[in-house]
Amino acid sequence: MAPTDKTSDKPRRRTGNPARIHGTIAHDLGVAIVSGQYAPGEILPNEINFSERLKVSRSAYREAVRILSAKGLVESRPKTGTRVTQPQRWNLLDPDVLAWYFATEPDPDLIDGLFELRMIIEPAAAALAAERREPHHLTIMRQALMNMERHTLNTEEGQSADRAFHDAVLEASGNMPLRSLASTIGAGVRWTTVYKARKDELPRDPMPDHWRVFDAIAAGGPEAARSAMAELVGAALRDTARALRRSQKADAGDNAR
Amino acid sequence: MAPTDKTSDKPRRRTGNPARIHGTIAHDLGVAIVSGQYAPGEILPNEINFSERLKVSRSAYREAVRILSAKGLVESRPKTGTRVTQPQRWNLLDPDVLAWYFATEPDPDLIDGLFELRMIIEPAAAALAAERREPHHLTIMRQALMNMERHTLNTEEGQSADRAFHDAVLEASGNMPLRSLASTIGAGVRWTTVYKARKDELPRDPMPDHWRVFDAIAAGGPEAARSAMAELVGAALRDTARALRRSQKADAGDNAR
DNA sequence: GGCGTCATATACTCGGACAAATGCATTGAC
DNA sequence: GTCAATGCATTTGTCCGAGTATATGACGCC
Repeated sequence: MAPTDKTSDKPRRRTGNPARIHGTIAHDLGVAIVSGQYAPGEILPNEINFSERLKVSRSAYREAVRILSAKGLVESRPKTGTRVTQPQRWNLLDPDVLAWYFATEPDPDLIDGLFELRMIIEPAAAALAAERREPHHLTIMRQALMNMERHTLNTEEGQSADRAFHDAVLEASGNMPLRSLASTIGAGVRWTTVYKARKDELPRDPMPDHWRVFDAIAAGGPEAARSAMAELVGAALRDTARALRRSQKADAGDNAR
Repeated sequence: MAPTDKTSDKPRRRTGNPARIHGTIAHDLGVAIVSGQYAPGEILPNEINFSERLKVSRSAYREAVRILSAKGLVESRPKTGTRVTQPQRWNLLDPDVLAWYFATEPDPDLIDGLFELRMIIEPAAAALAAERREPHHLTIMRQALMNMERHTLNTEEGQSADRAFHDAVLEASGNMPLRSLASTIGAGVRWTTVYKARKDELPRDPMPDHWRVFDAIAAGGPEAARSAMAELVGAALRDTARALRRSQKADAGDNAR
């Protein structure tokens, strides 16, 4: 809560853009809302006061609110003000909203939910991919797995290669709504590794599972692809659940943090 | 393309609010983009010209662009302008984006994709719901099915009861990301009935299938719920596919429209 | 030919003014 | 005393105009 002016590493678009004010305000407010600092139903201070307090113009603040409103986090009406909506109405599948959730330590329920979703989506997507994949999909998948193998999941490159592989499977499924879930699944994949990393050792070499999925998709076997992917995600789930229990136990010990 | 000033039945929020300018502009531009009137990669006219042409202030126009940008449809940068992004980056699961798709006759691929998604999601959600549903979930489902029975799918009330039932199943799954898919599934459900209605007769009484799903969830049988829901969605899929083929054949005949 | 500098077009930010809507209290009718 | 109509105050919505920051492409220099 220091009067920080350092933009720090907040939000910059993919292309290394400098952060715009409306974007940073939307980011900060978004994080504050999903982390519960503003309770659902609560009404934000009015535009004039709040924008002054945030040291930005009313226009910039309003654009930030438009962004939050577009993602379902708030709702504004004349006279009433801008109210935080109920969490059911939040656009959880929105990449930004999900990122805001993960900006602070996310709710374990959300982690569980994401894994459950992955267990539902990814095997089915792999089956579809086995039927519809084009040669270039296989090229991308193979490249991703090779990068993953070379850099390992301990590196940023390896983790992003992991996400690239899962993205490619969804892409190869040839289903538009499934492709839109890529960022959601990607967030799940990312946090799998994060949680795994909290354990001292990586409990299991992830590569064989991945190659099995790839082989099944390449061979055009939907059912083999489905079960291989189910195996892969299931293993990740078990590892993560173990790490999650452990870190919760640790938290119980030192609440100091 | 007439100089229409009649706001018609465009966008009003759930609560019967009067449409705000930034909302209508976002709606109109959003529809224009997803329907391909502005091609991906294309750059919109600059703020000053475009807002003048649309007869709105720059501020209102900018807020509209913020909304579109929040949903991934456009990306703006100084000097370059505001560019329509590639469809893969669009937030297809966003309720508004989906609604904008359906504002005009949507791409059959999208319809297919939504059904495929439903076939993946809903049986799994029904299975989870059978394990986790609380009494009040069952109350809501029963109420929805009774309304559906009373009003039939030929009425607005009946259709909304249908959506309410599917929503309740997702809600009862106790999985946050799944609940967020409610609007997506709901759009699929809605269009099922629309397409069905294009055929002269309703080909099959939907109620028995629905009650079977309900009974399985109420009895707490995950596998029974899964297969009952798969049956229900599968039947809807077959009916819709038939209607779709028929209407495509009709289109081939009269391209006049 | 490659690299740095500069001009320019564009979105971004700001401040201020007025309009419109809406919830609430006050008033009035019955 | 209850209820409806009405006026008021508060807040968001809309508009305008000016100045800033930034990215891109062109130009000139080495």
